[in-house]
Amino acid sequence: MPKTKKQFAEIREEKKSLIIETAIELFAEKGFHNTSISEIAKKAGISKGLMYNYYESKEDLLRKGMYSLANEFIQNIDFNRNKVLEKYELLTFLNSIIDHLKKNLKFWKFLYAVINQPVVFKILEKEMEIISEPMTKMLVKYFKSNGFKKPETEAAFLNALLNGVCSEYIFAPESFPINEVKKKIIEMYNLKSK
Amino acid sequence: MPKTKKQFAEIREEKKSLIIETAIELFAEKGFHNTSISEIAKKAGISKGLMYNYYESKEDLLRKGMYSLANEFIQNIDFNRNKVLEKYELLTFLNSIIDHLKKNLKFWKFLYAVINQPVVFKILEKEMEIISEPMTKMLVKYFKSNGFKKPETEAAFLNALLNGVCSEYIFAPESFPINEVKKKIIEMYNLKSK
Amino acid sequence: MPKTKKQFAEIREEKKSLIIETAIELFAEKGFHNTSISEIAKKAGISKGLMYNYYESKEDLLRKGMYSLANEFIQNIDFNRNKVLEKYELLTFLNSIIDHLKKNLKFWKFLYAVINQPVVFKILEKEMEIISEPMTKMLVKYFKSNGFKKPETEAAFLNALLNGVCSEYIFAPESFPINEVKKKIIEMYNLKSK
Amino acid sequence: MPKTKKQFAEIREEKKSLIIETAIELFAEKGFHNTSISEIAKKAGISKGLMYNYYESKEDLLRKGMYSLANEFIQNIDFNRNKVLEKYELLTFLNSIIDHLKKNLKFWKFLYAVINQPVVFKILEKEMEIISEPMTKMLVKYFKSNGFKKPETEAAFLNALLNGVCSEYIFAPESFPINEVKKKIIEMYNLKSK
DNA sequence: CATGAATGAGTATTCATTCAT
DNA sequence: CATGAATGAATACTCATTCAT
Repeated sequence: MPKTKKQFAEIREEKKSLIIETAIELFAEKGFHNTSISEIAKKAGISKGLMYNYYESKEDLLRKGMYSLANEFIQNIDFNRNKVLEKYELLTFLNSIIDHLKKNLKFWKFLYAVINQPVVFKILEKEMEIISEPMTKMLVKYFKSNGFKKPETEAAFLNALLNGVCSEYIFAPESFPINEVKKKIIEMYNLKSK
Repeated sequence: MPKTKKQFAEIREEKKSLIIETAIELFAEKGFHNTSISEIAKKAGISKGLMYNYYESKEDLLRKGMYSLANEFIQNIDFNRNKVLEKYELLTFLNSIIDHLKKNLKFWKFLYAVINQPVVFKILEKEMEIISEPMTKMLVKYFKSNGFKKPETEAAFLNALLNGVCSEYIFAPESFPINEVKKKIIEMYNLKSK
Repeated sequence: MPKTKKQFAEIREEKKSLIIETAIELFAEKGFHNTSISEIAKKAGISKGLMYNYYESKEDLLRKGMYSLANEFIQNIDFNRNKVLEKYELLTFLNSIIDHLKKNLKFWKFLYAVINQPVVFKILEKEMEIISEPMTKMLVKYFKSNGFKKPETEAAFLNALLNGVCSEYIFAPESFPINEVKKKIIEMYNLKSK
Repeated sequence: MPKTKKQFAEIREEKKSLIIETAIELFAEKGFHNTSISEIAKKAGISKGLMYNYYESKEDLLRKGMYSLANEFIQNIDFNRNKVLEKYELLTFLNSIIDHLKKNLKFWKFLYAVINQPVVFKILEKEMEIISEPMTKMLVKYFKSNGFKKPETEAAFLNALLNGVCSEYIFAPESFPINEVKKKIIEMYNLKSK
C-alpha cells in the first residue's frame, strides 16, 4: 500500500526544513561561496541528489533561506501598523530587535555574511526589501509624528546605529556591551516610560 | 645601457602596486571568491605567471592588500598620540574618517566585502587588528579623559555607530545623508568649537 | 466487487501502451538522451516506480518502443508474400509507405532520431532487422522477377531513395514536395496501372 | 626568456586542431551526448582543463567542429558559380560529393549522428545552412536552366536521393553498392559526356 | 497495483597554481 | 623579468534506478 499524500507531504516538509536550516547555518559560518552543496548534504545527513529534489539550486537555497528568515524576523518585530507610533512602541521595537539578535545569532550572522558580498547580494535584492523597506518607513513615520525636524536623517541615523550594533555584536558577542549600549540608546531617545 | 639595480627595484615596486591595486578594486567590486587570478592579471595587463612572481598566492594578495589599506588608513587618521585627546581632536578624527570614506569608497567596499566573510576574515585577522585596536584604544582614552562615566560603553557605542554609518554609506552612497548624520554626531558629542 | 483477473490484465495492457506511446513521443521530440524517465512518467500521469513495474529500464522502453513500431509498420506494409510481386503491388507498397509516413510523423521522427545515434542504435540492432530485412528482400525479389539486370543495385537504389525521402520529409514536412516526388518515382518505375 | 608570440600561436593552433579532430571523431563514433569531455581529453592526451582553455564549452566544440567540416566540404564541392551549370558540371558535382563521402567517412558519420538529434540540431542550425543552402540553390538553378518542368521538385528529389545514398553508405560502407548506384544516377540524368 | 523519497555515480565547468621556455 | 600552456582537484547539478510503505 502506498504512502498517503499527507505522509509524503510531511516527509517533504521535514526534510525541506532540515536542509534549509543546515544551509543557513553553514552559510552563516562559512559564507555562501565557501559552502559546498556536498557539505550541506553531508551535515544534513542526506545525499546531494536529495537536496536537488527539494531545492532547485544553491541560489534557490540561499533565496529561500533568506526569505524565511526575513519573514520570521518581520513577524517578530511587527512593523505593520497604520496608526501613529507611540514612544513606548519604539521602545518595544528596540527591545524586540535586540532580543531577536541575541536569540538568533546564527541568523544574523547569515544575514551579514551574505549581504556584504556584492555578487551574493544581487541574488537577494528582492528578499532583502522585505526587511529594509518596512523598517525604514516605520522609523521615518515615528520621527515625523514625534516632531523631529529632520525625520529622514533621524531614521537614517538610527538605522545606521542599529546596523552597527548588530554588526559589532555578531562579531564579538562576548565582549560587546550590548545591554549598556541599549540603555544608552533608550536614554538618547528618552524612551523610558514614566 | 642596461638598467641599474635601483631602476629594477623601482619597476618592481611599481608593478607590485599596480597588481595590488587592481586586486583590491576587483575584490571590492565582485568579492574575493568571485574574482579570479586571471582576471586580476588581465586587468593589470600582466601575465598570471608574473603575478606569482610578486605575490605568493591569492590569499597573499588579499593579506597584502588589506595590510597596505589598513596602514594607509592609519596614517590618514593618526591615532598614535600619547597625550590626552582634546575635543577638537575627536572632531578632526570624525572629519577625517568620513572624508576618507567619501574619497576611498572602493577601499571601504573592499573592507566590508572582505571582513564579513567568515572564512576570508580568518585570513585577515592579524591585518585587521592594525585598524581596530588603536581606534578602540583612542576612543576609550578620549571618553575616560573627558569624564564620561562608562568610557568602554561609550567607545563601543561610537564604534558601532561609525561602523553602521560606513556600512550604510557604502551600500547607498547616493541616498544616505552622510553629512546630516555627521552633523548630528557632532552635536551629540558637542564637538563644535565655537 | 473486486476486479477480475481479466480486467487487471486489461488495465495492465492499457497502462503499458500509454507508457510506451508517451516514451516514443518524447524520444521523437527530444531524442533519447534528452528525455528523462521522470518526464515520461509525468507526461503519462504515473509514478516513476510504476514505470519500472512495467518496463525494466530506459533501454527496455526504447527497445520495446521500437519493436512495437516496427511491427505496426510491417503489418501496414505487408511484405510477407511469397508469390511474385506485380507492378501494382509495388505501387501499393510505395503508396502505403508514404501514407504511413504522413500519418505517423512522430514515429518516423523517433526512428530517425534513434537510428542515427550509434550508441543507441547498438541497442536496437535486433529490432531494426524486423523492418530492413524483409523490405530489402521484397525489393530484390521484385526487381529480379521484373527483369531488371542488376536487382541488388536497383533495390539498394530505391531503398536509399525512400530513406532520403523520409528523412527530408521528417525534417521539413511543410516544404518538402512529397506528393510531387512520389509522382516522379511512380513515373520512373512506370507503375501507373493501365 | 619567454616564448615568442609566434611560438605560442603555433602551440595553440596545433592543440586546437588536435582537440577538435578528436572531438569530431568521438561524436561521430558515439554521438554528442554519449561523448564526455573527459573522454575527449583522454583520447587527445590532454587534461580536461586544457580543453576549456581552447574551447568555451562542449557546445562550442560541436559548433566549431561542424563549422570547419562544413567549410571544408563546401570548398571541395565548389557551389559558388554564377554562370549556368553545364551537364558535365553536375557530373563533377556528383563525383566530388561521392568521392568526399568515401574519403571522409568519419566526417559524414559525424554529420548524420549530429543532425538527427533534435536537441543537438538546434545548436547547429546556423552552421548547417552553410551546406544546405548553396547546395539546394545550385540544384534548382541547374534543373531550371536545363529545361526541367518542375525544377524545385527535381532538386528536392535529387537532394533526397543523395541524402539517402550517403545515409546508406555510412551505415554499411562495405555492402552498399555505391559505385553501381552512382552509375545509375548518371544514366538517369544522362550525364555521361560524349 | 502505486508512490515518490532517496541514492550515487556521472557530467560539464572553473580556477589557483606550476613550469618550461 | 615574463609568458601563457598545462594541470587537477573541486564544484554545481542530473538522472536512472531502488525501495520502504
